[in-house]
Amino acid sequence: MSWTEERVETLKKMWNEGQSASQIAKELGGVTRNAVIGKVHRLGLSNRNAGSSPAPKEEPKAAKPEPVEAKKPAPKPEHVPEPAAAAPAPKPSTPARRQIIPAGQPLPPQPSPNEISPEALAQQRATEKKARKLDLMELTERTCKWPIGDPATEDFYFCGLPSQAGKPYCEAHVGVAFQPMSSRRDRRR
DNA sequence: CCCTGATTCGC
DNA sequence: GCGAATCAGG
Repeated sequence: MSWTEERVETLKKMWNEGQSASQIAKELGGVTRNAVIGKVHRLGLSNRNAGSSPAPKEEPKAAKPEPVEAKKPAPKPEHVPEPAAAAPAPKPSTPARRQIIPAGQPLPPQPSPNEISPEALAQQRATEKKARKLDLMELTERTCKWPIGDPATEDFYFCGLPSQAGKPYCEAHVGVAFQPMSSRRDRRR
């Protein structure tokens, strides 16, 4: 495989979308993530800098994704969402659990607009947009198993983004899944 | 262990 | 230019 215009275009697009090198590699096929990263560097877009920051100090580690910002309305009750069985056990190989959901009253795991960290909530929305929309069968031990949509309809899928070691969810969803009970978590990076 | 991007360097 | 191997983190 060679870097045709088309492939490079896809590469650029995905990279700018924030997709990881490995995901891009999978998408393109025939290349490894190393190849992708190598190309990214050669293209000079390791990180989008319009060459206008003569200050070689401090790292701009902020502002990330979408401008979408939802303002939570009323501080309703505080019913912990609990997306799924929040079992810390990384061995539940039977997610094919049929939930008894009375048709007409869905919304099983979807975290209710609670007192969830606004950031986490916003990031969750943004993440859903980027979700890989995996089928149940496509989930692996390392893909985010956060359910999106209504399980009773066809418009249902799993996040599927890469989850970190051990955790059943991706970074963004771990954030909303495991609420610290009270007080939000300090975020740094 | 899984993953991420960054860099090197022989091809 | 390419990308496997390697490095340096999370």
